[in-house]
Amino acid sequence: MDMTTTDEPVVRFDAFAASCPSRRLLDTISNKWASLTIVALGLGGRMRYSELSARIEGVSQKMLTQTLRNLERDGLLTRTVTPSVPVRVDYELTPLGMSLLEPMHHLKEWAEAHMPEVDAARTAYDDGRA
Amino acid sequence: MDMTTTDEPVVRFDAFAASCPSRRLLDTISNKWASLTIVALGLGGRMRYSELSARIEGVSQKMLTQTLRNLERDGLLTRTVTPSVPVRVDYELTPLGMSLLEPMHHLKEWAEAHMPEVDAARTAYDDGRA
DNA sequence: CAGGATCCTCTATGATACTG
DNA sequence: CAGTATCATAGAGGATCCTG
Repeated sequence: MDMTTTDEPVVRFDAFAASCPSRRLLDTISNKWASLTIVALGLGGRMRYSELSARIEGVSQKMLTQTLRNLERDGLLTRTVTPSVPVRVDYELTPLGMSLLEPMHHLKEWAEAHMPEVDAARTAYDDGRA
Repeated sequence: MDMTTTDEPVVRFDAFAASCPSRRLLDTISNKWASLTIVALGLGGRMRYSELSARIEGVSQKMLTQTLRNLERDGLLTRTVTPSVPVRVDYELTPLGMSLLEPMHHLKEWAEAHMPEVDAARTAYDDGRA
């Protein structure tokens, strides 16, 4: 058997390395707007721009649009324009985007589930130096 | 049975809500420095400041210190000072921090594993409007 | 070694106004 | 409806110098 003929990727990515492309990718998916958008689409399926805007409270037009464009460019979601009047635009996760849903959802749920513990830790920490 | 006497938390957290505390928490844990720090400590166990600095390439003193302080305040890691000369400081994940390790690790691995697909998607996207 | 304190520079993000 | 374009600003984050 020739061990050199496997179709394993030759290049290894490592986000710990500053110049590794995966570092930048980790950075772009590691922010609240991206994660909330992914989770919203993961739970809601195909959604309109206005639906996303309503679901993700407090997101500005600019940030939502920018986030959607970035995720679309990275192949995580599709953008479908229906040329009606007024125009209708739908967003939906791609299989690639779906593969990111679970980790993202866990992150969001972690924040929600452990909020009390974190709050207690903060109080204890702040008390220690008050 | 009295349904009102369960010790279920009364308050529900929802990061989709702009004013929910979990939204801010999600934001603080959703950034590359926090995630890389958590994963580094998760894989490396107890680590010194200088070890973390070396492991997380490209992080500045300021960002590393700031990240460590925030994570310590949130109860995700402990900071242990050994008053030797020179001083030695070790960081280690708490059980709470450990509970965040898996989601974080998944996120980092996702970025590393899907980098080629994302790259292909970007090229396709950019070609479409070149 | 492990930071604290400063200064300075971008970038991220919000607010506002306009459009097909 | 679903944006684009512009302006303005807080804050992220780097560089540098200093210290117990």
